[in-house]
Amino acid sequence: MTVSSQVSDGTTTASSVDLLLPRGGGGVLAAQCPSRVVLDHVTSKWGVLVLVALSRGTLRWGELRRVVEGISEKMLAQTLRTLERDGIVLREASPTIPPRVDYSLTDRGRELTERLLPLMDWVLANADEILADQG
Amino acid sequence: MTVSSQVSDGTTTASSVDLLLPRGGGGVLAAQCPSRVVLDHVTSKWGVLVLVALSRGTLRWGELRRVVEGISEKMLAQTLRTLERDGIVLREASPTIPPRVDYSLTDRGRELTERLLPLMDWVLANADEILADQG
DNA sequence: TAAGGTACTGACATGACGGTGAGTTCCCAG
DNA sequence: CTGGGAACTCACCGTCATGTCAGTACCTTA
Repeated sequence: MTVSSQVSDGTTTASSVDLLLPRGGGGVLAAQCPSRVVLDHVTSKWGVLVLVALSRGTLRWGELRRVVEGISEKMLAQTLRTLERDGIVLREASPTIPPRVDYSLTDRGRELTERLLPLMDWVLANADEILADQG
Repeated sequence: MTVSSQVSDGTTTASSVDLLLPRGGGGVLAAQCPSRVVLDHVTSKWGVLVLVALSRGTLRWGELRRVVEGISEKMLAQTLRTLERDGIVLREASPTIPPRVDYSLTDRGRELTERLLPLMDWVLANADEILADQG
Protein backbone atom coordinates (compact mmCIF):
# COMPACT_ATOMS: atom_id res chain seq x y z
CA MET A 1 0.00 0.00 0.00
CA THR A 2 2.96 2.31 -0.09
CA VAL A 3 2.14 4.94 -2.56
CA SER A 4 4.70 7.54 -1.90
CA SER A 5 7.87 5.94 -3.15
CA GLN A 6 7.06 5.65 -6.82
CA VAL A 7 8.31 8.93 -8.13
CA SER A 8 10.36 8.38 -11.21
CA ASP A 9 13.24 10.72 -10.56
CA GLY A 10 14.34 9.09 -7.37
CA THR A 11 13.15 11.81 -5.04
CA THR A 12 12.34 10.12 -1.80
CA THR A 13 9.05 10.91 -0.23
CA ALA A 14 9.35 8.35 2.51
CA SER A 15 9.48 10.41 5.69
CA SER A 16 8.23 13.60 4.19
CA VAL A 17 6.44 14.49 7.36
CA ASP A 18 9.64 15.54 9.02
CA LEU A 19 10.47 17.83 6.15
CA LEU A 20 7.04 19.36 6.19
CA LEU A 21 6.92 19.69 9.95
CA PRO A 22 10.27 20.51 11.48
CA ARG A 23 10.23 19.99 15.22
CA GLY A 24 10.58 23.62 16.20
CA GLY A 25 7.72 24.81 14.01
CA GLY A 26 8.13 26.18 10.52
CA GLY A 27 7.78 24.14 7.32
CA VAL A 28 4.53 24.48 5.44
CA LEU A 29 2.76 25.48 8.59
CA ALA A 30 4.79 28.64 9.10
CA ALA A 31 2.71 31.68 8.32
CA GLN A 32 5.32 33.34 6.13
CA CYS A 33 6.39 30.22 4.26
CA PRO A 34 6.51 30.88 0.50
CA SER A 35 4.99 27.49 -0.11
CA ARG A 36 1.71 28.88 1.16
CA VAL A 37 1.48 31.03 -1.94
CA VAL A 38 2.26 28.28 -4.42
CA LEU A 39 0.00 25.94 -2.52
CA ASP A 40 -2.91 28.33 -2.97
CA HIS A 41 -2.33 28.45 -6.72
CA VAL A 42 -2.05 24.72 -7.07
CA THR A 43 -4.94 23.75 -4.82
CA SER A 44 -7.27 26.50 -6.00
CA LYS A 45 -10.74 25.44 -7.03
CA TRP A 46 -10.09 25.74 -10.76
CA GLY A 47 -6.32 25.27 -10.72
CA VAL A 48 -6.62 21.62 -9.80
CA LEU A 49 -9.13 20.93 -12.54
CA VAL A 50 -7.11 22.72 -15.21
CA LEU A 51 -4.05 20.71 -14.24
CA VAL A 52 -5.99 17.47 -14.45
CA ALA A 53 -7.31 18.45 -17.84
CA LEU A 54 -3.86 19.27 -19.17
CA SER A 55 -2.32 16.13 -17.73
CA ARG A 56 -3.56 14.18 -20.73
CA GLY A 57 -1.99 16.54 -23.19
CA THR A 58 -2.06 19.90 -24.89
CA LEU A 59 -5.38 21.68 -25.13
CA ARG A 60 -6.52 24.86 -26.80
CA TRP A 61 -8.31 27.65 -24.97
CA GLY A 62 -11.74 26.66 -26.25
CA GLU A 63 -11.12 23.00 -25.49
CA LEU A 64 -10.18 23.80 -21.91
CA ARG A 65 -13.26 25.91 -21.56
CA ARG A 66 -15.46 23.04 -22.66
CA VAL A 67 -13.65 20.26 -20.84
CA VAL A 68 -13.44 21.97 -17.46
CA GLU A 69 -17.18 22.18 -16.99
CA GLY A 70 -18.53 25.23 -15.26
CA ILE A 71 -15.47 27.44 -15.50
CA SER A 72 -16.07 30.98 -16.72
CA GLU A 73 -13.81 32.66 -19.24
CA LYS A 74 -12.60 35.04 -16.60
CA MET A 75 -11.59 32.31 -14.21
CA LEU A 76 -9.98 30.26 -16.96
CA ALA A 77 -7.88 33.22 -18.04
CA GLN A 78 -6.92 34.08 -14.48
CA THR A 79 -6.07 30.49 -13.59
CA LEU A 80 -3.97 29.99 -16.70
CA ARG A 81 -2.10 33.23 -16.17
CA THR A 82 -1.23 32.29 -12.61
CA LEU A 83 -0.06 28.82 -13.57
CA GLU A 84 1.93 30.26 -16.46
CA ARG A 85 3.69 32.74 -14.18
CA ASP A 86 4.49 29.83 -11.88
CA GLY A 87 6.13 28.02 -14.77
CA ILE A 88 3.69 25.14 -14.52
CA VAL A 89 1.75 25.75 -17.70
CA LEU A 90 3.17 26.69 -21.08
CA ARG A 91 1.26 29.06 -23.34
CA GLU A 92 1.99 28.97 -27.05
CA ALA A 93 0.18 31.40 -29.31
CA SER A 94 0.24 30.99 -33.06
CA PRO A 95 0.08 34.33 -34.84
CA THR A 96 -2.41 32.84 -37.29
CA ILE A 97 -5.86 34.02 -38.18
CA PRO A 98 -8.00 32.99 -36.46
CA PRO A 99 -5.75 32.93 -33.40
CA ARG A 100 -4.78 29.63 -31.94
CA VAL A 101 -3.39 29.26 -28.44
CA ASP A 102 -2.17 25.97 -27.06
CA TYR A 103 -1.73 25.23 -23.40
CA SER A 104 0.38 22.40 -22.08
CA LEU A 105 2.30 21.37 -18.98
CA THR A 106 5.93 22.29 -18.55
CA ASP A 107 8.37 19.79 -17.06
CA ARG A 108 7.66 21.36 -13.71
CA GLY A 109 3.95 21.00 -14.35
CA ARG A 110 4.37 17.34 -15.16
CA GLU A 111 6.29 16.78 -11.93
CA LEU A 112 3.42 18.39 -10.13
CA THR A 113 0.63 16.43 -11.76
CA GLU A 114 2.52 13.21 -11.10
CA ARG A 115 1.82 13.92 -7.46
CA LEU A 116 -1.57 15.44 -7.98
CA LEU A 117 -3.21 12.67 -9.97
CA PRO A 118 -2.98 9.97 -7.29
CA LEU A 119 -4.73 12.36 -4.94
CA MET A 120 -7.44 13.16 -7.45
CA ASP A 121 -7.81 9.47 -8.13
CA TRP A 122 -8.43 8.82 -4.49
CA VAL A 123 -10.90 11.66 -4.14
CA LEU A 124 -12.84 10.49 -7.16
CA ALA A 125 -12.90 6.92 -5.90
CA ASN A 126 -14.04 7.87 -2.42
CA ALA A 127 -16.27 10.87 -2.96
CA ASP A 128 -19.50 8.89 -3.22
CA GLU A 129 -18.84 6.95 -0.06
CA ILE A 130 -17.78 10.05 1.86
CA LEU A 131 -20.91 11.94 0.92
CA ALA A 132 -23.17 8.94 1.42
CA ASP A 133 -21.90 8.47 4.98
CA GLN A 134 -23.27 11.83 5.99
CA GLY A 135 -26.73 11.57 4.44
CA MET B 1 -7.86 0.14 -6.47
CA THR B 2 -5.63 1.37 -9.21
CA VAL B 3 -2.86 3.50 -7.96
CA SER B 4 -1.89 5.66 -10.84
CA SER B 5 1.26 4.51 -12.52
CA GLN B 6 4.09 6.94 -12.48
CA VAL B 7 5.05 8.79 -15.59
CA SER B 8 8.66 8.03 -16.26
CA ASP B 9 9.15 8.87 -19.90
CA GLY B 10 7.68 12.29 -20.18
CA THR B 11 4.60 11.27 -22.09
CA THR B 12 1.55 10.32 -20.14
CA THR B 13 0.84 6.64 -20.14
CA ALA B 14 -2.67 5.35 -19.93
CA SER B 15 -3.46 5.23 -16.24
CA SER B 16 -5.47 7.19 -13.78
CA VAL B 17 -5.89 9.97 -16.28
CA ASP B 18 -8.43 7.90 -18.12
CA LEU B 19 -10.36 7.38 -14.95
CA LEU B 20 -10.30 11.05 -14.19
CA LEU B 21 -11.07 12.08 -17.73
CA PRO B 22 -13.38 9.67 -19.52
CA ARG B 23 -13.40 10.27 -23.25
CA GLY B 24 -16.93 11.57 -23.52
CA GLY B 25 -16.53 14.11 -20.73
CA GLY B 26 -17.45 13.55 -17.11
CA GLY B 27 -15.04 12.43 -14.41
CA VAL B 28 -13.75 15.08 -12.07
CA LEU B 29 -14.34 17.71 -14.68
CA ALA B 30 -18.08 17.16 -14.79
CA ALA B 31 -19.86 20.04 -13.15
CA GLN B 32 -22.14 17.87 -11.04
CA CYS B 33 -19.53 15.34 -10.00
CA PRO B 34 -19.68 14.69 -6.24
CA SER B 35 -15.90 14.66 -6.12
CA ARG B 36 -15.98 18.42 -6.65
CA VAL B 37 -17.45 18.80 -3.16
CA VAL B 38 -14.94 16.56 -1.43
CA LEU B 39 -12.17 18.12 -3.45
CA ASP B 40 -13.08 21.55 -2.14
CA HIS B 41 -12.93 20.29 1.44
CA VAL B 42 -9.62 18.56 0.99
CA THR B 43 -7.88 21.26 -1.01
CA SER B 44 -9.24 24.16 1.02
CA LYS B 45 -6.71 26.65 2.27
CA TRP B 46 -6.78 25.45 5.86
CA GLY B 47 -7.90 21.88 5.24
CA VAL B 48 -4.60 20.97 3.63
CA LEU B 49 -2.58 22.42 6.48
CA VAL B 50 -4.65 20.74 9.17
CA LEU B 51 -4.22 17.42 7.42
CA VAL B 52 -0.48 17.89 7.22
CA ALA B 53 -0.36 18.78 10.90
CA LEU B 54 -2.35 15.70 11.89
CA SER B 55 -0.34 13.41 9.65
CA ARG B 56 2.32 13.16 12.31
CA GLY B 57 -0.13 12.15 15.00
CA THR B 58 -2.90 13.15 17.34
CA LEU B 59 -3.12 16.78 18.37
CA ARG B 60 -5.31 18.69 20.79
CA TRP B 61 -7.34 21.74 19.84
CA GLY B 62 -4.89 24.19 21.30
CA GLU B 63 -1.92 22.40 19.75
CA LEU B 64 -3.50 22.57 16.32
CA ARG B 65 -4.19 26.24 16.80
CA ARG B 66 -0.55 26.90 17.58
CA VAL B 67 0.97 24.57 15.02
CA VAL B 68 -1.09 25.73 12.06
CA GLU B 69 0.17 29.28 12.14
CA GLY B 70 -2.25 32.01 11.25
CA ILE B 71 -5.47 30.03 11.51
CA SER B 72 -8.27 31.68 13.46
CA GLU B 73 -10.32 29.77 15.99
CA LYS B 74 -13.36 30.08 13.80
CA MET B 75 -11.63 28.63 10.75
CA LEU B 76 -10.06 25.84 12.77
CA ALA B 77 -13.44 24.84 14.15
CA GLN B 78 -15.07 25.03 10.75
CA THR B 79 -12.31 23.08 9.01
CA LEU B 80 -12.30 20.37 11.67
CA ARG B 81 -16.08 20.02 11.55
CA THR B 82 -16.05 19.58 7.79
CA LEU B 83 -13.26 17.02 7.87
CA GLU B 84 -14.99 15.19 10.69
CA ARG B 85 -18.25 15.00 8.76
CA ASP B 86 -16.26 13.63 5.83
CA GLY B 87 -14.90 10.87 8.06
CA ILE B 88 -11.35 12.05 7.55
CA VAL B 89 -10.68 13.39 11.02
CA LEU B 90 -11.67 11.78 14.32
CA ARG B 91 -12.72 13.97 17.24
CA GLU B 92 -12.46 12.52 20.74
CA ALA B 93 -13.63 14.63 23.64
CA SER B 94 -12.83 13.72 27.23
CA PRO B 95 -15.54 14.88 29.62
CA THR B 96 -12.87 16.07 32.03
CA ILE B 97 -12.31 19.45 33.61
CA PRO B 98 -10.71 21.29 31.98
CA PRO B 99 -12.03 19.86 28.71
CA ARG B 100 -9.65 17.94 26.50
CA VAL B 101 -10.35 17.22 22.84
CA ASP B 102 -8.07 15.14 20.69
CA TYR B 103 -8.04 15.19 16.92
CA SER B 104 -6.53 12.47 14.78
CA LEU B 105 -6.78 10.97 11.30
CA THR B 106 -9.16 8.13 10.59
CA ASP B 107 -8.11 5.27 8.31
CA ARG B 108 -9.66 7.19 5.48
CA GLY B 109 -7.73 10.26 6.52
CA ARG B 110 -4.49 8.34 6.50
CA GLU B 111 -5.19 7.04 2.99
CA LEU B 112 -5.71 10.60 1.95
CA THR B 113 -2.58 12.05 3.52
CA GLU B 114 -0.51 9.27 1.98
CA ARG B 115 -1.38 10.90 -1.32
CA LEU B 116 -1.31 14.45 -0.06
CA LEU B 117 2.13 14.48 1.52
CA PRO B 118 4.11 13.81 -1.65
CA LEU B 119 2.35 16.75 -3.21
CA MET B 120 3.06 19.00 -0.26
CA ASP B 121 6.63 17.84 -0.29
CA TRP B 122 7.03 18.87 -3.88
CA VAL B 123 5.41 22.24 -3.32
CA LEU B 124 7.65 22.94 -0.36
CA ALA B 125 10.73 21.91 -2.30
CA ASN B 126 9.89 24.00 -5.34
CA ALA B 127 8.16 27.05 -3.91
CA ASP B 128 11.28 29.16 -3.62
CA GLU B 129 12.37 28.47 -7.18
CA ILE B 130 8.89 29.08 -8.55
CA LEU B 131 8.58 32.43 -6.83
CA ALA B 132 12.15 33.43 -7.63
CA ASP B 133 11.58 32.80 -11.35
CA GLN B 134 8.97 35.54 -11.49
CA GLY B 135 10.88 38.23 -9.68
C1' DT C 1 -10.65 38.90 43.51
C1' DA C 2 -8.87 38.69 39.24
C1' DA C 3 -6.53 36.66 35.56
C1' DG C 4 -5.81 32.86 32.53
C1' DG C 5 -6.20 28.39 30.28
C1' DT C 6 -9.48 25.08 27.71
C1' DA C 7 -12.61 24.50 23.78
C1' DC C 8 -15.49 26.38 21.64
C1' DT C 9 -20.02 29.45 19.42
C1' DG C 10 -22.11 33.34 17.44
C1' DA C 11 -22.58 38.32 15.61
C1' DC C 12 -20.80 41.47 12.57
C1' DA C 13 -17.88 43.52 8.98
C1' DT C 14 -15.08 43.38 4.87
C1' DG C 15 -12.80 42.10 1.07
C1' DA C 16 -11.69 38.97 -2.21
C1' DC C 17 -13.39 35.38 -5.19
C1' DG C 18 -16.05 34.49 -8.79
C1' DG C 19 -20.08 35.28 -12.18
C1' DT C 20 -22.29 38.18 -15.96
C1' DG C 21 -22.29 40.59 -19.89
C1' DA C 22 -20.32 43.66 -22.99
C1' DG C 23 -16.49 44.97 -26.00
C1' DT C 24 -12.36 43.77 -29.23
C1' DT C 25 -9.93 42.23 -33.58
C1' DC C 26 -9.64 39.74 -37.52
C1' DC C 27 -11.44 36.61 -40.82
C1' DC C 28 -14.78 33.45 -43.13
C1' DA C 29 -19.38 31.50 -44.16
C1' DG C 30 -23.95 32.48 -45.48
C1' DC D 1 -23.46 42.65 -44.86
C1' DT D 2 -24.92 40.27 -40.99
C1' DG D 3 -23.49 36.61 -38.08
C1' DG D 4 -20.33 33.91 -35.83
C1' DG D 5 -16.11 31.91 -34.06
C1' DA D 6 -11.46 32.51 -31.98
C1' DA D 7 -9.22 34.20 -27.60
C1' DC D 8 -9.38 37.08 -24.84
C1' DT D 9 -10.00 41.93 -21.53
C1' DC D 10 -12.62 44.91 -18.69
C1' DA D 11 -16.08 46.87 -15.70
C1' DC D 12 -19.62 45.95 -12.54
C1' DC D 13 -21.63 43.50 -8.82
C1' DG D 14 -23.08 40.01 -5.55
C1' DT D 15 -22.16 36.52 -2.31
C1' DC D 16 -19.48 33.81 0.38
C1' DA D 17 -15.29 32.91 2.74
C1' DT D 18 -12.61 34.71 6.19
C1' DG D 19 -11.16 37.79 9.93
C1' DT D 20 -12.25 40.18 14.42
C1' DC D 21 -14.25 40.48 18.63
C1' DA D 22 -17.03 39.22 22.30
C1' DG D 23 -19.08 35.75 25.16
C1' DT D 24 -19.58 31.02 27.64
C1' DA D 25 -18.60 27.38 31.58
C1' DC D 26 -15.55 25.58 34.59
C1' DC D 27 -11.41 25.22 37.13
C1' DT D 28 -6.55 26.68 38.68
C1' DT D 29 -3.18 29.79 40.05
C1' DA D 30 -1.63 34.32 41.90
